[in-house]
Amino acid sequence: MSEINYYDDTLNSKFSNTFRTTNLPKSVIERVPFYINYLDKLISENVLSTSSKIISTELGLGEVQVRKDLNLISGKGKPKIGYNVKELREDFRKLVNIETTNMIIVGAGKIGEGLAMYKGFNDCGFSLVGVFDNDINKIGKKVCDLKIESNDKIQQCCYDKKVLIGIITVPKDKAQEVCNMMISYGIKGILNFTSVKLDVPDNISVRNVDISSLLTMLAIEIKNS
Amino acid sequence: MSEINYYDDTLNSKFSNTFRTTNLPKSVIERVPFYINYLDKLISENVLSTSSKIISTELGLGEVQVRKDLNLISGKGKPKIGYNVKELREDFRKLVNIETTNMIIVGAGKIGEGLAMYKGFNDCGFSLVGVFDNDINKIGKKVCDLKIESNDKIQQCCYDKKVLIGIITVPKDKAQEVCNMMISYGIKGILNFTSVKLDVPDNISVRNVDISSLLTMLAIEIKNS
DNA sequence: TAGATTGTTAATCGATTAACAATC
DNA sequence: TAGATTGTTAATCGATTAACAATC
Repeated sequence: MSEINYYDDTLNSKFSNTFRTTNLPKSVIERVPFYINYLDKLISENVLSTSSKIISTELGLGEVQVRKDLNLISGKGKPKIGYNVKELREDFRKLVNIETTNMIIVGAGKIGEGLAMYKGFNDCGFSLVGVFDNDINKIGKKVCDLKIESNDKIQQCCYDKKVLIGIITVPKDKAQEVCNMMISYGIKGILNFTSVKLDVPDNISVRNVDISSLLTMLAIEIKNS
Repeated sequence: MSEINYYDDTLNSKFSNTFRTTNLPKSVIERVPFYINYLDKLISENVLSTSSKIISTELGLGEVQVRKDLNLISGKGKPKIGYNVKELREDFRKLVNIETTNMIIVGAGKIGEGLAMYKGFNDCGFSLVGVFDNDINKIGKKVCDLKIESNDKIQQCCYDKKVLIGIITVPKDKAQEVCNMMISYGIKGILNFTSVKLDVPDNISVRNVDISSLLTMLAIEIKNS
């Protein structure tokens, strides 16, 4: 019932070099980065194959859970053998990549600038193509190879570069406004560094990274342990 | 069965100015910052009382869910009336605060420095008391009122200031090592900005904020929508 | 009073885990 | 073959939602 049949059983099912995905549950999506990270480590160590068991102990997850996740995402495991590392990594790549995903940052405060200077995401298929802020003192200033531009340039940039992801690092009273702007310019995913619970349509994804909120959660856990 | 009785029914139960908490489920903990944020907004607008219904529509949560959460955390709701905003806020404060929680940052790269300069968490009862890095070019440099110190000063700082939270912003191959160090110096909660899945004992809380991972999750959701 | 709001008990839903049948 | 690994079906667990009884 809750299982979806990803094959068309009525025809010549199991064409095996097609990977399968539709609407991965949110819980699975949150484990994907750990799998990718681990597979990249194996590749850098020239390990050729792995198994659900190995991955589960290495990542501290349930063995059946890993088996189900990998089956959902790749489905190319072989009994008695396991998974080919490169093949599995490739299926994860297909899951994530559209091509390189262009991003912008709106809000060039301390956090925004710190993020802009951070290079880590280039390795993962993301490219920062614009940094925006309305503060006159910041406009024109260079962050890495990008010049900070005023917010009225956001629209142009989004259209020209087909920007899909927007990072919001403005003060919280401007967050919803910037969010609406991003959505109207075609952005589909938002990384929200403010404490505001953004109001967005169903087809827009939001991930919140509010440092104060995370610290609050840690404090609660610390206190009750 | 899954409900715990927070009162001692055998005695003169319901001493009503005691707030109740023990082992809040993780799902509830993750909603706490939203409640706090909303309550602070009400206070700034001089709103005196509120109800589960209002909060649920305002935060986009289920009404019963809010009622259960508030009952668990405060339990001072009155039928036909709702909750007194200040009283409720106070119970949330008790839930979170031990007093001011001291924190350190290890790793003064772009992100670490950006975080160190960010002032937002001071308002929420957290205080940054140290920034550390082993890079000779960074040691001695000032970030806000703090001087960046070498990692061998971490221990002293943790002991002197009773540091409870550690923020890890080092390169990923040093993450576990720094984490172990923090734990051995008495830190109980870790905010991990690397992509490494940290291995910690049961009594230590970890929250991960890996930007690349979050972007990966967004990309998957965007692609399948 | 009737309506609004509370808290609780029971039902539902979704995700994880356990048990098992199949096999490069 | 026996043992290891796969994927799946069924059971369990936990969190959310629905229904309801109580009442500043």
